[in-house]
Amino acid sequence: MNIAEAAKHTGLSSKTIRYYEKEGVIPPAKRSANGYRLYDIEQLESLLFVKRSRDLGFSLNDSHELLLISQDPGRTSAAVKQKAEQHLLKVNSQIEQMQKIKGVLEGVVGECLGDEQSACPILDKLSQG
Amino acid sequence: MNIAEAAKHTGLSSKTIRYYEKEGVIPPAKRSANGYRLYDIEQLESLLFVKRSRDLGFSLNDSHELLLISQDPGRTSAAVKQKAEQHLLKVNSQIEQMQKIKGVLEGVVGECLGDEQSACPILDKLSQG
DNA sequence: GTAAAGGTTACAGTAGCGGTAAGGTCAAAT
DNA sequence: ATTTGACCTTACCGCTACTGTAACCTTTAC
Repeated sequence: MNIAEAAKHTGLSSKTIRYYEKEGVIPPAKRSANGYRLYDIEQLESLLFVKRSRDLGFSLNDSHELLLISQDPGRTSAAVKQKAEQHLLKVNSQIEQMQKIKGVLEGVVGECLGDEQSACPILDKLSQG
Repeated sequence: MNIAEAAKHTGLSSKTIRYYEKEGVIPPAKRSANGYRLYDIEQLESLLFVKRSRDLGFSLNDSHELLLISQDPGRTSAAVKQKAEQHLLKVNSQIEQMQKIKGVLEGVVGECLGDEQSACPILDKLSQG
């Protein structure tokens, strides 16, 4: 199958698939006589693996490493778990950070009248900390 | 005061301050005879304003616009509130997204033994959706 | 024959800086 | 007086994970 069909099956864009190949995340696709990239089920599954990993917020580099690990018969689940836990820590700290921001924003938005006057608690917050 | 001192007072780096100036977020600083940038209280407050805005997750562009609005005597709090609410929506959807990811990660990490075996629910999730 | 819809490469742009290079300046120590 | 170290300057590359665009080739349908 050509790249567009692979894109449909994976939910990635053709450009993204080419990018992954260029970056070495997936091995270079075979080419047909006219130079078009060709994909089979195996390649599709690698692409899907990477997409699911990206959808879980793993970096492209981590996704690549996870793909390699998944293809290594001598792998250990410890190696995978470590990466996942590390990522989870990052996710948790990001959520905390965003929730702090959310709290502040809700506070000032709630106080702001949003009318034609110039007085504004939001700007006050930004001006005075 | 020189840029390093302005950096200390604002918590920004010198590079970041130069970058803000180059991007037009803040007006060009005055220069002393030797070409060094000079900052006074007024500039410091603009820098602090932008920093607080960035710390609340506003984009640099939004931060710039908010700074301009804050300096406009004819502003309305409605204009500010609209931007803040829009940003809050984005923050909320990001939190939701991260929490979904967190849930999935916690699930698979909890199931993963993390031992020397190759069996791994995390990789299963990535391989099979 | 031609036009649409695919494919190819390569380069630029995005956001928000940090790192580094190559050089000028200033204050203090020698 | 000089040297050292800590400043300052500009300019450019790198980072992440793509998307957009240009210029061009191939296949397919009419």
